[in-house]
Amino acid sequence: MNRLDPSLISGMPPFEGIAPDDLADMLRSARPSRVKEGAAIFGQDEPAQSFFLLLDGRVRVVKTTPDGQQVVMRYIMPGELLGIAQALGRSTYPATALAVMDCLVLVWNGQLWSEFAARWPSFGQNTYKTVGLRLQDAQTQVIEMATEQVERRVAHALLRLAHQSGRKTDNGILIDFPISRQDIAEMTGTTLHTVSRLLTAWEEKGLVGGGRMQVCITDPHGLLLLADGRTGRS
Amino acid sequence: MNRLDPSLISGMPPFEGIAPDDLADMLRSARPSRVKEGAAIFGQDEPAQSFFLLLDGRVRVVKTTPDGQQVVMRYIMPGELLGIAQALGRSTYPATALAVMDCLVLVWNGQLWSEFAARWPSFGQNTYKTVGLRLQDAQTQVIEMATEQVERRVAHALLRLAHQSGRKTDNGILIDFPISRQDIAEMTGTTLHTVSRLLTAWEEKGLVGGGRMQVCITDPHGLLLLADGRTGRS
DNA sequence: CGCGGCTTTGAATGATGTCAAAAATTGTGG
DNA sequence: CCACAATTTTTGACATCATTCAAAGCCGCG
Repeated sequence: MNRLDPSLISGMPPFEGIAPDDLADMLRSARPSRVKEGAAIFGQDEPAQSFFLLLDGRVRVVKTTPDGQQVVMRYIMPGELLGIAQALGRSTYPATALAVMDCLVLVWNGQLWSEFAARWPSFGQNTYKTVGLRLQDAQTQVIEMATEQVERRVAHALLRLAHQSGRKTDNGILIDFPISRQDIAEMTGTTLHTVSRLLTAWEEKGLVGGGRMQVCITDPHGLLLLADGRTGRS
Repeated sequence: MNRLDPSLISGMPPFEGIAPDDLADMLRSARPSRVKEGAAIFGQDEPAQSFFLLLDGRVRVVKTTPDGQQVVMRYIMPGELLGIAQALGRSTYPATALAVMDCLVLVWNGQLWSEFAARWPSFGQNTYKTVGLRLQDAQTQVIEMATEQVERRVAHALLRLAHQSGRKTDNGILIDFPISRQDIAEMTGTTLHTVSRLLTAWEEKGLVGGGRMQVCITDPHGLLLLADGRTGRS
């Protein structure tokens, strides 16, 4: 059997405060898995048989409405757990998880979750803390959708992405995974047309740059002013 | 000292699966408190010193944006915990809780939370389950805001309220606490004007009734059709 | 080189917000 | 019991942001 080294996951938030030997224990029941770009890690409403840790790549979590519209709930970065439906007492996945680029994940059998949480309390606590953070995120998103108009929502979304997954370049902060205008639209509850218009307008103002499936924020500060609405008035 | 009886809280979801003697223990550290209509139970960004159980009345949980706009996050019914910031590792309350009518609450010192959770595992599990439910709620709300237009959002909001707190009357299901068009607007990210127009239109169609600070759903099924968008097309 | 996904752009439409004012309801104090 | 004040609700006219519809351009890949 192919042993996985504790250093793989030590230092990742969910495993904070757990001894290397214990990490090795946890890894013994894990199975590594490669996921091709565009493939699904799990699908909405499927029975939640496993939970996952993203080791490398980027994952987009999407919900689809009964009438087929899609909403991007969040992007997952390496070091984050996903598919933790069991932790919240759910028996099915609430959303679909898609590999935005080739990914490497660890897979555990879902039944292990309660075992892990009982045996290593910090693991449970860490998870619940991130659940708390996700609740906060969702609430901020509700507030943005309720009070901000499209331009500011898109600006906020880009800044959040840059913060999560930005790579500094000569031209500014590059969002370092492929993302389309359609994706941004589905994050912000608008259409790809509106996003496209906004981005070209911002490009003329020198706020952003980009190209096909790519966005780069050239003036983060300027974009932040836009996002927070201190533009134009008084 | 004034003893509180375990029957006060037995049967309430957060205390499911806990023995009466233990309930009595928990109650010994609780302090009952009356809150007048319109008064705040706790305020956004205040240090989270206590957590609460609503015994009677209705509470509106509101977030205020930096520029003063308000968003109603949820209504709390008797039997629900509120102010559980500590459970999620927060040190301040994320929102303001307002008594919609005269309320009776139990108050515990916030530090007791971790003690309770350690001593009575079901209490912790119950709480996390409701946190999971609230995360789901928030996500559904995001999806609604992203994909539905105002009319359907308002319809959904009313149906949800009716489900949580509806009382059957001759004319239909009455939402049995005072609620203004403004409140409904803040739940759905629109303006009181639009809500007013919608309600009068619906009243003409015989879907709802009501009056000042009051809404009654006379045709729940019809409203559900509206909410789910099966109206007019094909 | 041609095809398929992505992106841009224009014009027209429509849903909602904004502004403004009047009407209805409830509570209060005399 | 009435009149007033305060709040809530209704309604109209108008402005506008964003979607929709339509079409063309662009880019990368096979």
